[in-house]
Amino acid sequence: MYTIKEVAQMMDISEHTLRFWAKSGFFPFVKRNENNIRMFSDNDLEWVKIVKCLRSVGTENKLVKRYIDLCIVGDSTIPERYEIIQTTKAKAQEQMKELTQQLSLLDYKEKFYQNLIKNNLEDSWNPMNKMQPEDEAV
Amino acid sequence: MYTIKEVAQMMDISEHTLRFWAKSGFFPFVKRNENNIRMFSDNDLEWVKIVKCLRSVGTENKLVKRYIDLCIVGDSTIPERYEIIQTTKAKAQEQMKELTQQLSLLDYKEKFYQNLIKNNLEDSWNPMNKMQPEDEAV
DNA sequence: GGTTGACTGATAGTTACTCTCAAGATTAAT
DNA sequence: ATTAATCTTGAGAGTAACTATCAGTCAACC
Repeated sequence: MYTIKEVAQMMDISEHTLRFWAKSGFFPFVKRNENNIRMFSDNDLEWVKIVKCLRSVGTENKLVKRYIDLCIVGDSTIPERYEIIQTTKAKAQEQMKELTQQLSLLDYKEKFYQNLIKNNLEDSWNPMNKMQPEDEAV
Repeated sequence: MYTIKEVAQMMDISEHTLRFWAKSGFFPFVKRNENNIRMFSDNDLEWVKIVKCLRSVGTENKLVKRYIDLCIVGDSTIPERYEIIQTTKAKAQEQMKELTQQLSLLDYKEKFYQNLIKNNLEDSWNPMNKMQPEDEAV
């Protein structure tokens, strides 16, 4: 059993956020000890993990809550839960594509600056005026 | 030359966000026409692109502004700009790793639900109690 | 027995949008 | 020529999701 602090360290999520999530109803299953302290079981960590997963892909908190609530209801909600997972996965794949593109732009920029520094070249940018994307583009 | 609406469509960013970015000083170079309407040149789009890139990786607005300002100053700021790009790239790579992991979890979940639906299996989850991660884990 | 440290809930503050709206200009239709 | 529809603008309010601050509780150690 883990305290909120331990969970925060293990899952790399701030205590604040975990409490915020708890207050948002994301962990209705986490028990408290005799001092009203939240004690997370190993199994609870799996729930934290899925919440983190959904959130990290940008699923809004309202939908995360919906998913949790559906799990509690039971079998009859499997189709809706499946749909949520599918939608989330599609979104994640979209993000992957976007991220790949942005990475290649960053890579280009990195090399551009490396060249500029290595060769002690001029930064061919005339403020507000005739900057050329292929020369500098920022 | 493009209006803010056209830029919004081309770059897949809302007009609202573009105005917000403009107000934040991200586009100090964009000219206005005689009616005070912003007119983006093709070159300006390159700037929008790099702002979008930085933001999509989670670079905070303050740093984006810093980067833009450095570009305006000129050559002497190349090392700091290079550093910003490097840091951003490293962050993007980190995100890529994270996203890959989350995708594999989502993939697992997807298959899990597919099985559940295909075989009309029971959802072996006893609310608040003995849920097993490997059986359901949400 | 007093201080330390972890926990609690309540509440205020922050970031980055996101939306609403009134005012001014342009085009299209009456 | 006037009206209506459409677009743009800035100002400002609203929202989501944290993030930080604070006062208060409680067990544990010196």
